[in-house]
Amino acid sequence: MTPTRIKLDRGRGALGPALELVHTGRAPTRAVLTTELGVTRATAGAVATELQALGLITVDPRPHAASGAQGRPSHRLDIAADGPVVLAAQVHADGYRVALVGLGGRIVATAPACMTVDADPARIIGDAVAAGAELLRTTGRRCLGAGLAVPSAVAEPEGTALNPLHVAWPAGAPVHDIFRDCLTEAGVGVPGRCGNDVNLAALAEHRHGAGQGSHHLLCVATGHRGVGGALVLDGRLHTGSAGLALEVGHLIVDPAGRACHCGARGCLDVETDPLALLETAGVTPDPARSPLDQARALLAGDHPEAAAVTEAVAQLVDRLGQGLAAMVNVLNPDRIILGGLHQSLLAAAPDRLRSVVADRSLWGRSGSVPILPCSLGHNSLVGAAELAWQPVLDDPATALSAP
Amino acid sequence: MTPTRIKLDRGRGALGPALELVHTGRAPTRAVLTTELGVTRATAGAVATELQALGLITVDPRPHAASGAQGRPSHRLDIAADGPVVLAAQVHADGYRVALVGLGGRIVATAPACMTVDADPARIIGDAVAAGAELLRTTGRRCLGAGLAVPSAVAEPEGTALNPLHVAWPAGAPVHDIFRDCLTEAGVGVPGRCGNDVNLAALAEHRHGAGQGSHHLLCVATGHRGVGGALVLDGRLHTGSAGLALEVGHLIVDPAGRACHCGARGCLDVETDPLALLETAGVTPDPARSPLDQARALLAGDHPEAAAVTEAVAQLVDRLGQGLAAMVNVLNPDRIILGGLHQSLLAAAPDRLRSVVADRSLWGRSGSVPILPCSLGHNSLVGAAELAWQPVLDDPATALSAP
DNA sequence: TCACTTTGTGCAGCCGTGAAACAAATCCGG
DNA sequence: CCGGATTTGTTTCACGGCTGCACAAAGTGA
Repeated sequence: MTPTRIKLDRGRGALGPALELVHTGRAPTRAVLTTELGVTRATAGAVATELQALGLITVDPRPHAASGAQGRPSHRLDIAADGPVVLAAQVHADGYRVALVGLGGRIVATAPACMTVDADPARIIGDAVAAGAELLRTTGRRCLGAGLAVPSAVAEPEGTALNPLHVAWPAGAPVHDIFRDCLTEAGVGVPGRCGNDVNLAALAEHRHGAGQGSHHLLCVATGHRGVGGALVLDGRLHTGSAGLALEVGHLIVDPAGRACHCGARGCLDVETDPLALLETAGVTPDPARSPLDQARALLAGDHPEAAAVTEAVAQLVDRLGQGLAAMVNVLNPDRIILGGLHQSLLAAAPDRLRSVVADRSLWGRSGSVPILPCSLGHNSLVGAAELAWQPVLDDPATALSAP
Repeated sequence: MTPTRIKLDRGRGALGPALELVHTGRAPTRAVLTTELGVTRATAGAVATELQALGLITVDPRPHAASGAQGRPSHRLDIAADGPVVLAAQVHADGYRVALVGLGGRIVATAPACMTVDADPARIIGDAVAAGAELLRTTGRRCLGAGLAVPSAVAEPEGTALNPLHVAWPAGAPVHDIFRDCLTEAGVGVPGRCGNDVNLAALAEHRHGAGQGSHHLLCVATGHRGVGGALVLDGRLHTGSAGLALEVGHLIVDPAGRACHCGARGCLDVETDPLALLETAGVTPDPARSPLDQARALLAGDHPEAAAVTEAVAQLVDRLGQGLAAMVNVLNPDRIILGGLHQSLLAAAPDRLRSVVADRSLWGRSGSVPILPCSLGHNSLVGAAELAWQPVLDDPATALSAP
């Protein structure tokens, strides 16, 4: 009995970083893989061969376009079109959304978005997972993991959803356990992980969107109600010691502002959300429509009193700028990405917002941080997929051999 | 010509982590080194031998006290008493302070603290370095690096001191270059690095003081004027993308508060510094004495109107708690350490401070973060030494062979 | 067509670690 | 006092992951 094990020893340690480079689109060829990883061509070649053997990427021997450079053209590395996927789900106030997502953040298949409001987290998560399992059956793709985005802070390491303002859930819902149980029940035998939607959106934007290349990315977004923040440090989500970091909704941005349920006055949360825009512009909210939609309609010019809207926008932008400046002073990010209504406010008055942030932050230099809008559709969903991909990116060989 | 190189190959990769464990006092014996590093006894033994060969540690073959446990007693690992040192300097409003610091944060030699105020950063840093060079001459110790703590944010990567409020320097002083030039001039042929004093104090507390074991350590301190903050993430100082993070002095903690030079009202900076305490207690500051000393005298009971002092303390504690709560919501630390006047305020009204932070932070859980006083003397100085030790901790072999 | 440049691959070898066997030092129970 | 039991330190061997080098391959440009 010979102890002959197959010797695929070349480039196992660099496998994870290499896959991450391909995943984030920073390694189109073996040549750049060599320089980006800081290894020799031999190792990079072995890594590419290994990733190919695992079915994660394909190598296209045709020249990588006409690069115009001298020398032998490099082969293109592509994400395998029929490679494995992960199950990504997002739960929000109006229902849920499910998709299968491949490497590179590519949405491979989507179930029709479901619109319901359910006070029972187990039921809505169960429905979402069932829809995802159905997608897996019809497409026949191999599934390596599952991720869930919820509109609430998720406490680590217990995985309970704290203060889910935007859904009718009880506080402290054990979403992580529920998600895992639903996966088991639906016959999807993969581990599941949960995260806050804004956190996951930031992660997605960092890897595939407007945050690419940033080392200290701050992301702030308003959804239907409430403000969420996220910080991506050197490619990793910073969730604090217990998953509760970047709860920026209660920074005080207007000493004389509205009363907030937290007890203070003028919190970012109540000063820069859709309802605040409607109120300030003198519009009575229509309870039948989502405040975010109504606010966006206002910004799109759908209002007789344009002057009132302009003034309201100016006020919200000032408040938002004040809050962003506080975060800039504390976190010193190199880029800020805004989502939800904040993204619309940025579009409506970009110069004003940037100058407020610059004036209010301590050092001119850190105040000149670029402020950009989100660039991905469904970024929370893609972020949930990132959560599921993470174990594979950390150690592709074992993640693919395990099940 | 035989290519016989000496084969001291065992345990080179784990050398840095091992030294860090010894440095922070977490590896008293080879046995715990084995478990802490997660390597085999063979590797741990080789690492210890290598560190000994480098002259950084000594092995005491006598039993490590009477541990009471069964089995063969482990040998003690000690930091070499005559090992190399680094030059640490601290510049503050009243002058400078210099010391030679060994591994483990042990101050090996100190020059008498110098009390001068000089508007020229080159002169005072030059004096400090010269005093340090003299210490090196008299003690004859080998010097591996130099660190400087300044009372101002230090922009990375240029190394300029921004807004040095507490010394009479011009803004934008290139402290890093000045420090390097002074070292060269004084004949100390080692690289020098600069950092903010509160940042470095936090680093020192994390490695040798009240912050040991923390993964998300927040440190806030008031010196003579102004508030500084620092964050130590997983043992590494988080200075943001440009070295300007944790500039927490201008968080708004009292909407109706004092006007601040930054343009806003009620900034943490002006609401919780020594002058604020004196003013609130109705004491006219004596320009001949430092405000911090006067404030501390007040807290020590040196005042006829005790009730006024108690009330002033309560007010400052409330403001401080508000500011800390904002930081807790943004950063979610697992421990908070207070220095300077804030440390004294904590001592004067610990329960009140803790309850304000808990009430004001969003989730009760993150609000229950422990708040502790600094536990090291001269923590900025020791922190400056940590800065100088860092290259050695990262790669002991090359750091010691280079010069 | 012949340099020249850049990319991919095969081969030897080294460096750092783990596994296992062995030796050493102490406690414990007789 | 002596022989396990237990834990620690050392020695030896093997092996995985990488580098360095030589060479082949595939383009560009005079």
